[in-house]
Amino acid sequence: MASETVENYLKGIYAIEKHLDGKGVSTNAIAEHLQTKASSVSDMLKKLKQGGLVDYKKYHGASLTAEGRAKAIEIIRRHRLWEVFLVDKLNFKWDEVHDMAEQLEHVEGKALSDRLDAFLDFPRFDPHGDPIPDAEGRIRDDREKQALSTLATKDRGVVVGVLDSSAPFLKYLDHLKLKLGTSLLVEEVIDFDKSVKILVGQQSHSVSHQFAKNLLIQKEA
Amino acid sequence: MASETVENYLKGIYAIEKHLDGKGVSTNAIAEHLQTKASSVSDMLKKLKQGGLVDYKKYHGASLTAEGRAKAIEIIRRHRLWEVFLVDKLNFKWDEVHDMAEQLEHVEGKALSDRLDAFLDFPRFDPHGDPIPDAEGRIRDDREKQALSTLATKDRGVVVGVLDSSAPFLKYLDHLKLKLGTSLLVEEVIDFDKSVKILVGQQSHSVSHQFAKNLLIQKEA
DNA sequence: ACTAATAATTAGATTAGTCTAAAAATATAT
DNA sequence: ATATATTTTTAGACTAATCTAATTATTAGT
Repeated sequence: MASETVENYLKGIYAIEKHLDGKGVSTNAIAEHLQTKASSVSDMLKKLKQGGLVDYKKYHGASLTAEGRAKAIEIIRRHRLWEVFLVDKLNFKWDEVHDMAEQLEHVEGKALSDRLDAFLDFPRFDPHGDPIPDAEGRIRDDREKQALSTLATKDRGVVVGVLDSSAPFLKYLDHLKLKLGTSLLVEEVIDFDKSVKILVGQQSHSVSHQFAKNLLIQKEA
Repeated sequence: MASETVENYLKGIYAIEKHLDGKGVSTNAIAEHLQTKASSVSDMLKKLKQGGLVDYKKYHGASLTAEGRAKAIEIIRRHRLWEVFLVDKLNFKWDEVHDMAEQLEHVEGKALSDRLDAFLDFPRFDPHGDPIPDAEGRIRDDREKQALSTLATKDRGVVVGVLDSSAPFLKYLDHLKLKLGTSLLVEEVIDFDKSVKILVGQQSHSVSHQFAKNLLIQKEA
């Protein structure tokens, strides 16, 4: 009960659970997230329940058990550590690492993730600003982050993460000279379409609401 | 046509081909090497032939095509590079890395192995002394290596590799203070059972013929 | 509360890889 | 050269994961 497929289901369910508080995750939500069919999900949920990794009542969604959640977090830990490795050590760009990390996260090995963690000097965040669970599965993220779309005119802040880590979005950020740690100022929020005018360095850009919703900012005083 | 299973078959066939010159590799030999059944091998050979990775005539064994061989060498390259990474960077011991490398070798990624190669400073040999194919698949190994079992009394040499990289053998080498680069002197070859008395540093050990056959030495003048 | 719409599950088929047991081809021995 | 032994292949079944199509539950609307 720890195939690559099972690991991907656990990771998916974990991701969906985070956005929903408490409630069970629906079959359709899982199917959509994993780009598969609801019938496949139904089958798998039965197996995951059988394996003690989710609580599941037919027609009423699923939620991770403590064991299932621990496994999910371990996968996420591995994924993010490998991303740091690929970017920091192998010099890949932040839009190139997802698929490789997606494979590397499934490599099992006594102590592999812990040694990698130490080798990388216990990074707290991955290249997209997501927090890296520690060896005990604790996720400590004390940053007060919010989407750019929630800021107001004259607000100032620092880029600390992204909600969309697809290559196109990341490449667009590169193009705007935005990366983790970059400071920006909200010059204006356009009422009509909620687009935002931001100042990055000397350059001023207008970005869509869609864009602004996916960029995480830590506001400065 | 590049699943993990297919990759393992190619690697296995490549390994067997090296010991046989020219001739096709038998179904049974592959089955034994991969710890599977001959019937499974028959099925797979059909698919590999279909995919253009092996030449295969029913009942007459198989051999890699140029494409199949190139794929096999790429897998071996990845395996050995990851082993160097695990030992040199993550401080695993040489007897701990095989299973992890066995998984890591299947991770695909544009440029992954080449970047890893560069990061590791283009190592020529892995932790067990096996040569690492370069980015073009060339295997350059100009060392004049031979099994300890082929040396004679008074011969002197340096450990440059192992034919058996199982954990028990490697641990035994550790115990004898033998690692890559260690010098040794053949004090005596016992006629009766072909066991060998070797001097390592100040210590003298008697090792079996079985042992001696698996330790590769570069003879010194 | 009852019907319509939506969501979830089951039934049955498919694919990759494996296995056992039986059949067919090749190799060996006298 | 023929019988025997060995090797290899095929036939048929199994598992994990998937899919489509059909069925059954739940939810929402009036």
